[in-house]
Amino acid sequence: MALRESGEDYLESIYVLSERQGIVRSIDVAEYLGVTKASVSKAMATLESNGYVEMGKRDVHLTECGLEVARQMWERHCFFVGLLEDAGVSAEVASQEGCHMEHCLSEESFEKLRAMLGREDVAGPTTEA
Amino acid sequence: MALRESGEDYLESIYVLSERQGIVRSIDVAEYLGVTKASVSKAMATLESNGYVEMGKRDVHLTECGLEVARQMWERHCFFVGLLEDAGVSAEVASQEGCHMEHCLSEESFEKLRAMLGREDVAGPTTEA
DNA sequence: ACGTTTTGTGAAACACGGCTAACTTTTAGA
DNA sequence: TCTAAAAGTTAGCCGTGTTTCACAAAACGT
Repeated sequence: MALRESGEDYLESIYVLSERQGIVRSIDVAEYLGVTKASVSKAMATLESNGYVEMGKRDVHLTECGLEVARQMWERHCFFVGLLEDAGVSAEVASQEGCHMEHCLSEESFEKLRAMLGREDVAGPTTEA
Repeated sequence: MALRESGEDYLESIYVLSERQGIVRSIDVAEYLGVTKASVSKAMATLESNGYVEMGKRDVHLTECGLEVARQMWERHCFFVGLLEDAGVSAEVASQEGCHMEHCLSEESFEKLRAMLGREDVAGPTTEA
């Protein structure tokens, strides 16, 4: 409910980092996203109160609900980044811009677009920078 | 400079409305975008001070600079809406979601994407709802 | 020409999402 | 173990872009 673009970004980064390193701390998220730890702290409080994450003593992890959103965002991220790279956009720019495109579509529209463009599924989060 | 997503939306709507009806007033923009006239008033003040629009007694029009941005946004809008419609998304949803996608890409990336997907140019603003 | 309706503006408030700064708590090294 | 560094939190601020409400100014019908 009421999940904004920035909230989706936080969930996605927790997902990617947890695949990459297991335990995820706020500071990892802050570094990954390039925001301050204060921003992460604030965002985590909101996400927790909405049931997307749970905070341990010194780690954060996704709830089932948060994981679902995060996976979906990551899937879209890979899709758009791959699409842009195939179009000739540099990996760095594609990643930056794909980050925004991934929040624009409903689930239904995204599936239709993917079906039409017929791209193969890409590998998991550990393959990305 | 420093044109945000909302600023681009305002410029685009002025462009579309001017093609459709000639003279554009603040209230037309407000209705088109679904915001209050106070919001339009504020936004127009900013856009005018940045040289994107000029305000007459009771109308708004784009400067050359504003027109360039607006045309570019409209072009992208049509591109993404067409893409989504071809994928099977309803016209209404495609229009809503295309509205967001059009702000995600740099000029360069957009051109590359368009070249790869090889879509034909679409008609002008008067063909849209 | 007058009054009503429509349109535009200004002030104050809010939500959001970021920041810094100061503080607390935890971790970890010597 | 004790102290210093790292991590997390809290409070307060800022910029953006909305809103509502009150008001001003223009347009229009009769």
